[in-house]
Amino acid sequence: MSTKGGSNITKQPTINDVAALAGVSKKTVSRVINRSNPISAKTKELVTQAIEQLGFVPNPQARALALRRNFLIALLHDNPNAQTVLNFQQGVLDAIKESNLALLVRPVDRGSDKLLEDVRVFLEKQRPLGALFLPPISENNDLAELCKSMGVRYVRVGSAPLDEIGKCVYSNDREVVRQACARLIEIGHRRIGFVRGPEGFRSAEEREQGFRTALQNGGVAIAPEICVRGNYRFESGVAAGEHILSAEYRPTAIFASNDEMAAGVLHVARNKGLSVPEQLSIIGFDDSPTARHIWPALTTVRWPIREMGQHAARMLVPDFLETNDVVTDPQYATLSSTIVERQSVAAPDS
Amino acid sequence: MSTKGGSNITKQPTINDVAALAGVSKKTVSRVINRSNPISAKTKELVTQAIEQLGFVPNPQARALALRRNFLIALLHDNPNAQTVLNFQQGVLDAIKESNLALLVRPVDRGSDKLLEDVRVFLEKQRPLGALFLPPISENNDLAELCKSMGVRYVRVGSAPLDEIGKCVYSNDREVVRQACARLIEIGHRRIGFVRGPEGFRSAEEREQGFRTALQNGGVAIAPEICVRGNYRFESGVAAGEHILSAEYRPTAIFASNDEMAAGVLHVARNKGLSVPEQLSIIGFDDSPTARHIWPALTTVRWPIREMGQHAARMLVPDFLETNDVVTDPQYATLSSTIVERQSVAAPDS
DNA sequence: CTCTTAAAAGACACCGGTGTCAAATACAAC
DNA sequence: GTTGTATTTGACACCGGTGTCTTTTAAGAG
Repeated sequence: MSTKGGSNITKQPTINDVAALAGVSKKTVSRVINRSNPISAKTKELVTQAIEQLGFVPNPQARALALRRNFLIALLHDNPNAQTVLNFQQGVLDAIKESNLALLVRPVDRGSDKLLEDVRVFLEKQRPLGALFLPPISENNDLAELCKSMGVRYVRVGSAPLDEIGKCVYSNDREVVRQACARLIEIGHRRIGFVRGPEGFRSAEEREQGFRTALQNGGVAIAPEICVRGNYRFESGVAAGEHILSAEYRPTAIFASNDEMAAGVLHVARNKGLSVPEQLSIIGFDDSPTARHIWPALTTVRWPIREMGQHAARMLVPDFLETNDVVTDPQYATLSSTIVERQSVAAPDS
Repeated sequence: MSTKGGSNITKQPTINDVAALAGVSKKTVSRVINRSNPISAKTKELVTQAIEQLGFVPNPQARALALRRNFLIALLHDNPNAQTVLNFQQGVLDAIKESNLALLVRPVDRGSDKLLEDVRVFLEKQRPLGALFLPPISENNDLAELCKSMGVRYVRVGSAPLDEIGKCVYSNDREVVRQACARLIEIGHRRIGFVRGPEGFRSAEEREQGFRTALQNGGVAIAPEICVRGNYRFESGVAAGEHILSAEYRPTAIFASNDEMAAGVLHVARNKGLSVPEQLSIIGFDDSPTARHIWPALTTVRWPIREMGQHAARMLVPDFLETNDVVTDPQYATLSSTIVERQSVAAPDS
């Protein structure tokens, strides 16, 4: 109501204003803010009051300049799954909530031949304190080398330890997929189809290994004609479903490497009049919203992506976050995925 | 291979290095970078070469400090739909790609009673050039007032013109929902259920108005017992479906105010053995990935959210983006949603 | 060739913080 | 009250850019 008319740009108070009000030097104010040097109780009180009174907030740009370091964390991603990205963002923000840090988001195009150049320009322009890479670009070692050479710390998120260089947070995709498929065998499935993720994704490789291990351990043959490659998208799941479900010996269960493709397989099953899970069991991966929304609700693997975001942030900038962790600057962290049982899996018809 | 051992932090060249190499003053370099003053062709060439040679990139923090303004755009959101947020982000990034701007992301909690305070602290700390608000927090006038009083420009995204103050990008929810429901009537539906969004969301209100208008115009009675309120989440769609589909006179069609709730209704229909679309038509809103993934694929309304992101960014910082638009700093922009016809709608059984 | 005037380039302070090092103060011991 | 030492505080330069104003150089007129 009072702000009609001109653009009331209230100039923020600076450290000088605080110093003047408190009757001390600006350096003293700086010391109070940063708790860097011992300050007498009396002075501290004085300064604190002045800060309070003026509503002073340090200018992050000035700090960044003086310290030759800023307070931005960059999140670089080219992830097909929006929910994953957003959940990860949320995790990072959980971790940095109480700090001065802020999150810069940068989607990139993994297909572009200028990917490396794009990222370089971005990092040079923004000079973030650190960078976080989500799969699949996290698997790109050139990007890691780039960060290293530019002195930008980074943490990569993956489906297995990316052990070349630098820090990494990863999930145990292989093991959890092995468990999920072992469970299928346990309840009686003997012919199991597989929809793989695209070439060049470590996660696709890991999940396939989990599948293979389970079948081998369980003494179940791997039938190449019902193992198909997809690209993590719904349509490729449909294509895979068409292929697998028109095989001569139809499988009684299919593991799809992500939920979107599993939904595609389910569509095909439905169109072919197959009932799920009675005639066909389906397992997905991600626990995306889709998994709950389709019918029957999809048994899938929950990926602790938000927790991974928290972890990644803490690993990236432990010195800026007041964590209680006793963890001493680890290079790796594994977080365990879990199987979410819903209604798309049952014992095969005998 | 060469970077084994120490942390090779290559110090970035500064404007002084460029000036020294080119044999001019730093101010001249500054002029070349900013194309601000006339520069002789010779000098310009000299400086440009030096910049090239050193790979100089201006330090954004220093610029921010000197100009008393930084180059960050903040995106504030508390949107239940991850895909929406991410698509919008993508749109914003489309718009600012060629600029020096970067995107800061800040999820907030609309339920928190400290919302206003949280946003204030965030804005004071980061001092972004401008802020973008996604629904539902975009509908909060206090936040708009806050920005105004702090001199932070902002653009709000909504489902209808938010005409109180400031700039706004909005979609025509009411009209497109009216069209979708009119279509239901046109093909013969005379008893139509409605699942509303939660209280306090403008979008919920707009969509309801569209629904009501269509039914009134079509001479179809609005039956309160099959009009239910949900909260935009799947579970509330399930609850709404349970309620509506156990009504004495079952509707032949249901409009749900978003796809998640539509998916919930579909679940219930399926559990009750109703076939969709033969016995029940369902329309959703958002065109989220879920709409394609469920079976039958959902007829829904595509919301041009990425385009809205582009637009919002251009409206927020027209002076930083080289757009070809002849648009002279508009206060509003409407983008049209469109109906996506899939398989969840059919004429009612006679 | 000189004078006038416009264009180009530079000097210097400043943005708002922090690091370094010196000065001032407090406290303990004599 | 001195003196010596540890603790606080302040003065000043600096981070890497930009704004303002002055000086220098170039261009045009006579």
